Amino acid sequence: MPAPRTLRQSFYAGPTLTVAEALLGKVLVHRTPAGTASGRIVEVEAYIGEDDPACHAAPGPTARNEPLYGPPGIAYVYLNYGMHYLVNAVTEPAGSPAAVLLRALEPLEGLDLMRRRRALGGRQAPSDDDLCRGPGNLTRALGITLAQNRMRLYDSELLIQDRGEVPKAIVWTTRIGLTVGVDHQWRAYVVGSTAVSGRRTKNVERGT
DNA sequence: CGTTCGATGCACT
DNA sequence: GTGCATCGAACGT
Repeated sequence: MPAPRTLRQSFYAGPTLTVAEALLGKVLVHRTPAGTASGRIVEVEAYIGEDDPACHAAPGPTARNEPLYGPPGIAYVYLNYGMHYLVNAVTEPAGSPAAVLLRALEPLEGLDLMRRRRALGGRQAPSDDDLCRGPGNLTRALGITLAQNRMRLYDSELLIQDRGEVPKAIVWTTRIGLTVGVDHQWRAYVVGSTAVSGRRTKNVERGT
């Protein structure tokens, strides 16, 4: 296996769908005083521009969505449903608001740290496959909160690395959990990964 | 196995 | 006041 190489800022500057697909197989790493936790990205969704009604940029620039309008390679973290943090990688040049939502990881390092974080609040720690399954769960497992909002994914405690692994097969489907913008097939995942969110039996694997 | 529904905080109208 | 880029417990089949 090649040495881990942190993705450079230029990686994120391209078209969002291209970056989204390229992120599958890469490794999200969060280094904290409590330890390092990481996982292989196996599911993503693209949110592209003010014309995408599901994108946070749809209402135009606001205080919350400002990172989307900034330079690529920045983490955009926000609180969803009052209790879950969701993490995105900002894409495309500054002024073009778009990002890739990270929806699921296959845990690689810091499994015990992930279990402890997921078990907070008197819950029982889930199985390894479920530790980072779902966008709210992976941020919980990696300890990602608003404190990581706006961090540089190419130069900070929160990184994405290329470890030389390329998914054998990926699939594009409609995005999950939306009431608008349902027409776009902007969700991509690695075929066969047990960490992909959604009902396992409903992850129908059609050809690309 | 499946579906429904409450929790919970804040950005935005 | 309304509506979320969610999760998991509770309940029905």
